[in-house]
Amino acid sequence: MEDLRDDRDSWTSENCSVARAMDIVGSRSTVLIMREALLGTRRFDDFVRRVGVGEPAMAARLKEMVAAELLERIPYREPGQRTRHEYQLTRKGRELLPVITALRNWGDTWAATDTGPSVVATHHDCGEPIRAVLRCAAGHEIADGDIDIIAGPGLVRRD
Amino acid sequence: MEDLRDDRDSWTSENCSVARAMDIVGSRSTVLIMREALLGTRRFDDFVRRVGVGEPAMAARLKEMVAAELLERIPYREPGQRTRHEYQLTRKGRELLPVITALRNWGDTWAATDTGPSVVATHHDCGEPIRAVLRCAAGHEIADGDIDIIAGPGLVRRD
DNA sequence: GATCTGACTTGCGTATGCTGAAGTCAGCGC
DNA sequence: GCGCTGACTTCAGCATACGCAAGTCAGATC
Repeated sequence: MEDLRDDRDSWTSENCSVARAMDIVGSRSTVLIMREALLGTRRFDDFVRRVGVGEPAMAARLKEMVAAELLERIPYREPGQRTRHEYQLTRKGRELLPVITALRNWGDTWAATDTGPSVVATHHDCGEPIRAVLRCAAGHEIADGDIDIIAGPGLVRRD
Repeated sequence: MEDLRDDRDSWTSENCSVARAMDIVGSRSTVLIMREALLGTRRFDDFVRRVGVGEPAMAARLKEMVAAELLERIPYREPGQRTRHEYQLTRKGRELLPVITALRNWGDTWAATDTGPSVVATHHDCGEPIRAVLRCAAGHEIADGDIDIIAGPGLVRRD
């Protein structure tokens, strides 16, 4: 099985999942909104306050994210209040958790303040801290350098 | 052990590792350069061609990334050529692999084309595909919802 | 010493993102 | 039917990011 890194110019990066993912979640504010959504935030003004971006920017981002199906705009009603809308994570949005977790792990290690991390995600059952790690489908943990890059069905080769 | 999501307004998001990570690797082109660097690309014109951004943007990004210590600018010399510089990943940069992998996994699933993924990372020893997954320090795999968010030493509480 | 090439830099025009301040709008409580 | 409030929208104005085209520069080759 040929490793694609050995002849990087024989194939192109059009049809790259990383690039398409970045087109959807590539901006700082989108990621911070996802951080908050994964922490349970659902209402417009909470997002504005907790993420620290202005209302116009927030309205634009949320609209984009609903269009991208990361969030769903759902009507709700508290007793004695009128109907409002909240932004709930879709499955597509919730599955960004490994990305946000990997980013938080990296930030804790490489962009830390001297006070240490502000929050830690722990396993509910055992209390141990959670990290994003690389694992293969056979269950092996992957060390740096144990990786091959092989062609998928969507690879675009150059002649 | 209190879950911080239960009273989200009792603490702030200043000192957030996700935000600091995004300040460093938050732009689309930075991520795509990291993708290429992790695939082995090291030279300026290869980055330009493979990432698909213009030379001015690439020069600016690479300079930033060297300043951020994701890459190191190293002189090298091919026989019969003059001395040039290449951009090598630092440890700090290499450790972004879980982030890029998580992003690629997500893109493969949620932003796929009908042709399927272009490349697949596999475990060198067993050939099985690699994914970024969540795991706790005790080795348990984390399912959605098995997570607590607890205070770290750097948490900033609101009075 | 003229030429070539890889690695940039400079200049310009466009597009996107964000902020702050102010305005709108839909209901519900009164 | 008036006011209040949460959830936005509208309107400048500024800052970055990017693309394209052209220019520069250092050092090996000839």
